[in-house]
Amino acid sequence: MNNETMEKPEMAKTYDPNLVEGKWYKYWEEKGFFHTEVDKEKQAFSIVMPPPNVTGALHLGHAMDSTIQDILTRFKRMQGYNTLWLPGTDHAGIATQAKVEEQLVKEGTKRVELGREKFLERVWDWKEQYGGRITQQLRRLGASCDWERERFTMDEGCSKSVREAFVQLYNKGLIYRGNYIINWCPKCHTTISDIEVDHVDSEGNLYHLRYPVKDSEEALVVATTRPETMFGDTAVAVHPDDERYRHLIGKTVLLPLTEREIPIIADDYVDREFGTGALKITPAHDTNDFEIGLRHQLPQIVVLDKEAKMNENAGKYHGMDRFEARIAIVKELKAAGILLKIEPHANAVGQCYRCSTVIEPMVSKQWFVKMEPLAKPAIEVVKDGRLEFVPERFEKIYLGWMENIREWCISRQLWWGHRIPVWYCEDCGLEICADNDPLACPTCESLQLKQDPDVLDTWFSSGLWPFSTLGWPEKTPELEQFYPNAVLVTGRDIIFFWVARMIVMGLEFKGEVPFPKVMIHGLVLDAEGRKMSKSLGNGVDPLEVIDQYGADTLRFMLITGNTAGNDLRFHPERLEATRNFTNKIWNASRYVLLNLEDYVEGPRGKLTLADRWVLSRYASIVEKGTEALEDYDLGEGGRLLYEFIWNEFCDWYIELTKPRLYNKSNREEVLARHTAQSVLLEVLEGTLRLLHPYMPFLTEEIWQALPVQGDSIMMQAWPTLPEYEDSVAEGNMTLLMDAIKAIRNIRAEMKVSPGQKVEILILAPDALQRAVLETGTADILKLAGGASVEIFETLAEKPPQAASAVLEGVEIYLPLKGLIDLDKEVARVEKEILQATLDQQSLEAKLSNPGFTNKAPAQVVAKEQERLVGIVARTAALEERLRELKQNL
RNA sequence: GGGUGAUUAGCUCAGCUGGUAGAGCGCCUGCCUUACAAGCAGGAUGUCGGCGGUUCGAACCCGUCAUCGCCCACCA
Repeated sequence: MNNETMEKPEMAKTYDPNLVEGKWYKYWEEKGFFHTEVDKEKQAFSIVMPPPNVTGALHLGHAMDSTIQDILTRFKRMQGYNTLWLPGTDHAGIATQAKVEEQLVKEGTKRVELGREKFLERVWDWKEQYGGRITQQLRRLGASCDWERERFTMDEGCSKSVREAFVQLYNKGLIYRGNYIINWCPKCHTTISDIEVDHVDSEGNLYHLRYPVKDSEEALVVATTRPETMFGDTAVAVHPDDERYRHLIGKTVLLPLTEREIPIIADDYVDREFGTGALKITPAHDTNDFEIGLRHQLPQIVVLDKEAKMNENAGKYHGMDRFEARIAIVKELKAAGILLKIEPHANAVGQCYRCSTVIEPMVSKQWFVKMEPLAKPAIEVVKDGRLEFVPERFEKIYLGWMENIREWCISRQLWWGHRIPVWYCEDCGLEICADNDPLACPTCESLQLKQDPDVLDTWFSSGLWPFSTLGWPEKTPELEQFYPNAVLVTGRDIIFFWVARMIVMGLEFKGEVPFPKVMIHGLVLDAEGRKMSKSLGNGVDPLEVIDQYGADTLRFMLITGNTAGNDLRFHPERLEATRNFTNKIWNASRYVLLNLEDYVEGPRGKLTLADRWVLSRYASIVEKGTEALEDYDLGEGGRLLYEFIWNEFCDWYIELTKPRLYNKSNREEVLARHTAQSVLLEVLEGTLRLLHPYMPFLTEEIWQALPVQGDSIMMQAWPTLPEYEDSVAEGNMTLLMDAIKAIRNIRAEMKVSPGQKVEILILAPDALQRAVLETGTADILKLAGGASVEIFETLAEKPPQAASAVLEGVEIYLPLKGLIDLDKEVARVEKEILQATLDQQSLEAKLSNPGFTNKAPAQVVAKEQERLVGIVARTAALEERLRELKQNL
């Protein structure tokens, strides 16, 4: 799509993203711009996308995450790196299985009725049908990922990686199976890992129960929040040094309701201050009790089933839900005089992260990863700087978790996921873990092998993502070039779930960090600062935002709204402000294009002050804008461009080109016009390139209309620093702008109507300043509404009936005979004198302080002295002016 | 209980190594000036959460307290 073939309709006055975004995305994708082949000649820059759940729909969190990655990717691509942004989706075990199960229920059937195989077919069908939704949505956002390399955590390659990883860890003894206490979700019917449990503060009760000591009149009173678990009690523990109970240690109590006899044991764990100082021990249903039980070899009695209903060990409560059972048991204990007291008690109850069901700690045979040895190197790489977090503070969070790492329970009682590659021989009981499905038992040659029914935690496969997607365990060229990835970008909520595991796995299997940088961003919250959630109904659909404002606006708003790592509150008003910015760019470009119709390339004439100034400013934006992106400071980069484009390029430079562009009567003027065109084009084109990573669609649309060569702005080189830095031009331009602003200010305050032209007298004793103002006369006329501008070195007699402004070294007079309200002018000057005097006083105080002059850097002192000179002169001029005014009153 | 982030204009937020407090929205005044009224020009508005400290100098560094938020934590 070049300029010849593209129709050039009249550019509309307002930018309409809906007309352009789809067109360009399709063009980019069809042209293969997102795709990368391995190229050893080029330096690589790779990012793997945090795979969203296949079940998911794009939310603002994804939008922010993807925008950041897209900005970095587009930036590096333009810089000439061999850039890969690899997309994909996650099979999301529980979520996806639940989704399909819901569907089955609607059809009047159930998972178990279908059977494992049929059910999995259904899930795959579902995945094929709906799994592409989120990747389509990412396209709307402008994500420039390499769709040809899109992966899925359960595709063939990833599954192979998972299997390989499992076998290797198994063979090293880092994966093992055992009976431990795990978190059971009675609704999802699976275990979940410790970090998948949310602790929610809740108001419960502390029940004081009297356990009679056997063969004694005494009783031990225990305090518990969960009386229903008493059927699983296998001891009562007291602190070994507790004088109250020391004599009872070694005796037994008779457990109420069952009359089972259980020992009184001593354990340091018991807090004498808490409750009664006596703790009932239920090893099968409490994490701490489990540990204590192991220390004292206590039996474990499971009293709840998979539904969290009381089981056969709970006597007559068998079959009752745990919470109902609690009420019933409390009632019975109360009646029996065993319940002595109920105290309100706040504690944190564990809930399933997915369904918010209260978790049941339960002893169960599960698969675990032994984390401690794996965590060690993962701690080292962060400590020695081989892996850095941006912002840095997240290192502490990561390290805190890694240093207190616990075993990772990886088996899930689901069907959708990577099946655990372990078989059990039904004849000799051998456990076989293998790369390839075993056909016979290697020991007894039995053919009766049964595979472990469980699947792996979804995060196990996610942990391999930085290299499983590149072909591991095969030694592919992709793996060679794109591992380690350049950077990982993700939300702060999955540092433990995902980032930590990738670091561990990367080091274990590749011997190298998966990425040297981890960029962590915050969450997108609603306007009140709450998490967006389905239950609150406060979610905002990014696609609706895109429909209404365009993807560029959404992207820009998301990355300029806050600082790195912090959460972002979503305020629709900010979308409008950003949309206005896109429109501003659109119209500035319209202006340039309208004035470029007859443009032909050719050497420029003499640059004006404004030209030199805008080029110098542009150079500074190239430098700072590049630096901001290199530093991952995207918000800063965006803000810089906003300010440059709006406040400098549009407000000043474009205005200053108008006289030149609208005049072309003689040869000199034609050249001046050409020069302005050329500068406008260069600055606009370069700025568009700088802006492209942030606003890919808008910049492409405009760029394609410019008289430039190339297929797409996204494939253009990133601007290199031009040699336009010109501090003289910047200083001079500042003087000119200050003069214009001062005149505008007087006009506004004196209520001179905008259409009315005024005479302007300028007193500028300094030759350099005078020269600047003289060359800028036309600009002053144009931008300050002057009828005439006269510039004097000296002014014997100052205009009597005039409003004035005093700059440093320059005085400006507007003789507004008849228009001017002298009282008002006096007031105005007095106000300025007051401000100037205050400034002067504070500066004088500062400069007469020997502490300051002796200790502050000479540069700072000199600067302040210079300022003082300026202010003193200005104050004097203002006072002089005031005297004159008063004479005329 | 331990971390950690926030506290700056009416609102939402910038303010990078300490050196004259900024933007957007909103508000006030005036403008349909041939890129843009989603705009232009001008204006008002801040004991930078409190208190101490370091420093010639603090929104910024240190301490402490307060409020809000988040994360972590085996006191039943």
